[in-house]
Amino acid sequence: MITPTLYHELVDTLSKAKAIEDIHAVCARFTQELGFEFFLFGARFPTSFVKPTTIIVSGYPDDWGSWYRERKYELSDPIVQHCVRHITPLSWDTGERLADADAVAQAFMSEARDLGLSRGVSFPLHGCYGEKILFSLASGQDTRDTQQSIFNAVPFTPSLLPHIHEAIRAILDSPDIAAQHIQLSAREKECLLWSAEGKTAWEISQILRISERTVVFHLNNAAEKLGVINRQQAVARGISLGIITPQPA
Amino acid sequence: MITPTLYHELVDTLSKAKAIEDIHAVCARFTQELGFEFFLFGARFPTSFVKPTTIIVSGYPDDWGSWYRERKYELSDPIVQHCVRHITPLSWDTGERLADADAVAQAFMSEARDLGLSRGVSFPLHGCYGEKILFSLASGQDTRDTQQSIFNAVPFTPSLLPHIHEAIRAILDSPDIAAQHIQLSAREKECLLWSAEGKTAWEISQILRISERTVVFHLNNAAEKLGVINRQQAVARGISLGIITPQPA
DNA sequence: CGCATAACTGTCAAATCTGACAGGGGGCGG
DNA sequence: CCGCCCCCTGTCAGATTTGACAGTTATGCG
Repeated sequence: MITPTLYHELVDTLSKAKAIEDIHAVCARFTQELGFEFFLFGARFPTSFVKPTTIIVSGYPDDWGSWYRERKYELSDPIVQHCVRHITPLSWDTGERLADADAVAQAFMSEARDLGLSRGVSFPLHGCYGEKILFSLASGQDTRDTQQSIFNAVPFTPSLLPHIHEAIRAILDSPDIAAQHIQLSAREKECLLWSAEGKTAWEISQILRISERTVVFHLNNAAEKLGVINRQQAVARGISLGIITPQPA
Repeated sequence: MITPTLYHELVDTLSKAKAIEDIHAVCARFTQELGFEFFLFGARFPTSFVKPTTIIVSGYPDDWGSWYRERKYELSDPIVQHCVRHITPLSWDTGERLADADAVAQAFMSEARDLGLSRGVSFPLHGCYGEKILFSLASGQDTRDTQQSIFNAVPFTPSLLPHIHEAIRAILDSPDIAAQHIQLSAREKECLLWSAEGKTAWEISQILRISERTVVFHLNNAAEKLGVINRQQAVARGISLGIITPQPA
């Protein structure tokens, strides 16, 4: 079982982790304490909308990774679909029919069963800057014990996820760490913000009481700093990186 | 103390909540079980970057709300600042100097102390569509008991937040519930996605092997459905609403 | 089959953005 | 004082977007 003391111990270990292996070890320990056999941690950074960066720390069966990649299941995996769109955990059973699952998703589940995954629970987490994080705990057996494990794991697991994610970010010089080095000036942010609101350069110039030319200038500088080539992309990147955040009213 | 059983009971109550008062009651119960005096739940929906929607469920001292609004502390509150930018909990003490806090933040903390908030812990949560959620637990006394309460609350609280948020969304016909009714066609999404990548209409036409005119057509339709007036805003709205999500590679 | 809808295509003019030219004023640290 | 950065401004040409005109083709549904 997990106690608050053990929890804080794990968090502490995570904060000192120097390599992915250390994180793997903490996850494995946590998984075992809760009575599961397998775990899987996945994070996706929106470096680009078309080509995001994905990081996996796997405690799933060995065959799993190659099977998953081979079949391109990242496109149809119903668990990933849920975790990208929701904030609540999903408890699953590869033997049962999933609600609103299509044929591919159904095939996915039954193949997962063949690989040794029977029952589990998956937790989504969303980073401030659009990072999508997924942590799954699973077992091969579908016994009353497994159900009890899920019951016990649900109230505990979400609190560990942010720390795993932070630990990984600290180790890999991850995309949005690099992004945080991007510093836009106050004016640049302001112009970008209003641009995201659909204002034209001329309108922004009226709002900020500067010339239209200056607005264009700031937006160009912002785009250059963000490494993008036009306003749409600047807005997209700005939002993804958390540079544009909803302002307190 | 909180047990898995009580936790699931609270989640169940939340899922059936019909009014904000029901949610308030669950939060109050949770707060009390953990040995705190006060709680505060806040959520901000990025309906617009300039004018987001904010929802507060307060179990803080009565004076707190008017004091906070009067002083416009939503702009400088260091706890909010932390929760908007991080995913890990923040344990705070209004008597101690906060790390990297400016003068306004410092004043804020000492005034909070005068209102009866001494020590507490705040949990951030980020929704899939850029919602920013904050849940604080606090006490007026700064005793060893309070520290123990924080110690015990940290591993449990994050798992409750998504359910509070979902319950609130279910009650208020909240902004992004409405947003989910916005259905873009596959082509519209595709065009919007590439537009967010900085591609021009002509470039997208080459990628999708359709005419430039058609790309313009789809982007116009998307803009209309999203209720926006140009491409920048369409991209911004699309990302905020989760319509544009990083695609699996 | 008629009807609705999505996807698709075309042209034209006006508005807007982008990129490259060129420059002034103020603050801050070496 | 000089260099650096931020903020500000101007003009001009060419690329791109926006808005309004007018249509075809394919698909699913009653």
